[in-house]
Amino acid sequence: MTDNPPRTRIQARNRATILEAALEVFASRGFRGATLDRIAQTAGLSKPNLLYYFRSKEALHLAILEDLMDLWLAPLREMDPEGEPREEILRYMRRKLDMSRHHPRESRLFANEILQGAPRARPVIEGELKSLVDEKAAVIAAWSETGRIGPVDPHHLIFSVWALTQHYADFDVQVRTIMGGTDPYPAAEAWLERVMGAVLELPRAAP
Amino acid sequence: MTDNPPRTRIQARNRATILEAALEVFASRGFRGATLDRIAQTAGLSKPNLLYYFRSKEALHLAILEDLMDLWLAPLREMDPEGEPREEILRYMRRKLDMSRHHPRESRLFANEILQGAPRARPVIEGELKSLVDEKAAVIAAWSETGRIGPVDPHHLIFSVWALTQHYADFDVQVRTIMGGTDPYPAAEAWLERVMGAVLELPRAAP
DNA sequence: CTTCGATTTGACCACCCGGTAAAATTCACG
DNA sequence: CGTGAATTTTACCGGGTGGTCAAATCGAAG
Repeated sequence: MTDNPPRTRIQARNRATILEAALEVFASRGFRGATLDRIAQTAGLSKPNLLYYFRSKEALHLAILEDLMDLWLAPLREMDPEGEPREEILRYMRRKLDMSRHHPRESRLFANEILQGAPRARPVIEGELKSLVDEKAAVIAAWSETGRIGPVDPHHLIFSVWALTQHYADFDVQVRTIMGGTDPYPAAEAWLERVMGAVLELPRAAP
Repeated sequence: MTDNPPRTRIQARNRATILEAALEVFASRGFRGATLDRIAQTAGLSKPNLLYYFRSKEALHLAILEDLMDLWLAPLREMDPEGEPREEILRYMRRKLDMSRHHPRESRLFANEILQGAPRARPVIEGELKSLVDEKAAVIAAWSETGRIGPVDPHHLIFSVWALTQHYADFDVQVRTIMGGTDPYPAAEAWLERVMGAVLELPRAAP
């Protein structure tokens, strides 16, 4: 069946293979653009065999989304309220940029989902994601209010980190076309450090 | 036929109605998720009648893309090499944010297209868009090198403007969920001015 | 009011896609 | 090996989708 804990090694292997193939296909074609045939083919299985492991296309997509959440939220989770504020935020940004670099499919899958109005991810966004963001926004607000970083809008600061980093995964084609095919990440990392650094700077003393 | 210049007023009116409906549907469901039936229904026409004005789904999507390009590139086009650098860049950012606010469907249509690897927009990106970006990047580079703004990477600065502003249209659902339903744009505008201002600032003199 | 091209419609089709049923095969274990 | 459960395959649907076609209707110019 499609029970959560895989009972046999065959099930463990095949579920993993399918999830990998589905990530690939969902990320590159979107939910409606992806076909079970193509996912099955990518996974090296027949379509009915795929449906033996996942009840439906919906269920498969949902399973991926669940698997992804931990990976996706890890960088923000790791932001330490006890750490040095500027370093914590820069580190968060770097971790998110690494995510774009090393997990672009996950980023695009998410982007696809949100773009369509989050028909399947809405519960996760309203629950887990929102509460984590609110929690960390409070941390950032405290840092800002005690003058350890410049004055920032915590929520919009987080949005900015998302936007700036995920852009390199989601709009990869555009970025690479404009950059002429060279790997954009080294320059992107230096640039984003520069941007975040400037934003977190304490205000210049009035002359 | 599907000739470019509409011959009759009926043609002009119906083509416009169809393009409007198609923008709505393509933006909210993606290319493959959109159906001709739904577009026709939204436009108040029958499907064969729609296909009387546009040869195919592809052709319709392409027509929208072409129509969109001017609107889409206008803010960057308006960036004036003779203007005051800081003001020009801030103005560009504001115009792009207005685009997200007032034309979110256009933004999402583009995002969808790029996410899927730009199967239909590639020529436009490689041509018109790239050359415009390169041209304006050179302008920004000159401003930076003559010390009229802080040291910036022109291409990545432009990417950042895109990322930061389009995020509010493309990830609207997520943003509004986290912000609790209040209009995010006023705060976003203030925040982005703050961010861009900080980035363009000339470096603090070494003590 | 006629006429002819422009527009609209209804009927239709071939294909694709998600999903099912049941038989066939493979696997683990005694 | 034998056996029952787990896995895989073959054959098949029903609905939806992009697109066609010929007939019907409309509209403007004479």
